[in-house]
Amino acid sequence: MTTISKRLKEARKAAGYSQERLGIEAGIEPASASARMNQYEKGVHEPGVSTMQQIAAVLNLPAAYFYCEDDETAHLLQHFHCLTKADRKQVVNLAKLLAFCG
Amino acid sequence: MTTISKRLKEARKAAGYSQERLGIEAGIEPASASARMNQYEKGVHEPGVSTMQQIAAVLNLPAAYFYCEDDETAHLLQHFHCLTKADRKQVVNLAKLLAFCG
DNA sequence: GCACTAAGGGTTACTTAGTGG
DNA sequence: CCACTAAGTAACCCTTAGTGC
Repeated sequence: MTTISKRLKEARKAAGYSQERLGIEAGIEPASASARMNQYEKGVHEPGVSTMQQIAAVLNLPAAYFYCEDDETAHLLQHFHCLTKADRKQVVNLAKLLAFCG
Repeated sequence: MTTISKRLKEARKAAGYSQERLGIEAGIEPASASARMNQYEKGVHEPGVSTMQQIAAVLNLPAAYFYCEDDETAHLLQHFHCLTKADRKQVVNLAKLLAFCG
């Protein structure tokens, strides 16, 4: 439904978590973790940024990943997140080199 | 204060908008555009994702840019947003090549 | 154990009205 | 015109309680 729903579902399943379990690992009150995570994943409610950051940390992804509307940008962030400092610079430099509007 | 505050202030000033003007261009009710945009930029309130997307569109940035915690990732998205399809693939491929955890 | 939902209370954002540079 | 704020209302999220697979 929403961008967040889509990314959350993909990333959660890839990591092998249930909705409830992911919520608990992210520090959500166990009693409401299942409901909240389901609401996020179904697009009923939108998590605040700090909640999104906690979820992202558990899944080893940058929080910005969940706000990427197109898949290509999402994948870029996913990979970029794992790189060493030196490798990151290489990627940024290439993007800078190719860019013409910033 | 917050990540959103920081990115918003930077991007708005770079584009030469006032807080109110940016809000109006983004489709916020003119009567409350000044207060809302100021609250976002001072970290008093956090905009919803759809508002953030509208602001991002005016500033020619991806919405995910405003959720990047580190500057390097933010800059990457800023440049990446302007690239052609072919150039984007080059950048993604480099990131994939260097990645070892995804 | 898993995904999912309705409903109400509590928290937050949005609006209004206004200050001062 | 600009940045910014307090206070009240409106809107939303979070919690509870529960269903069904």
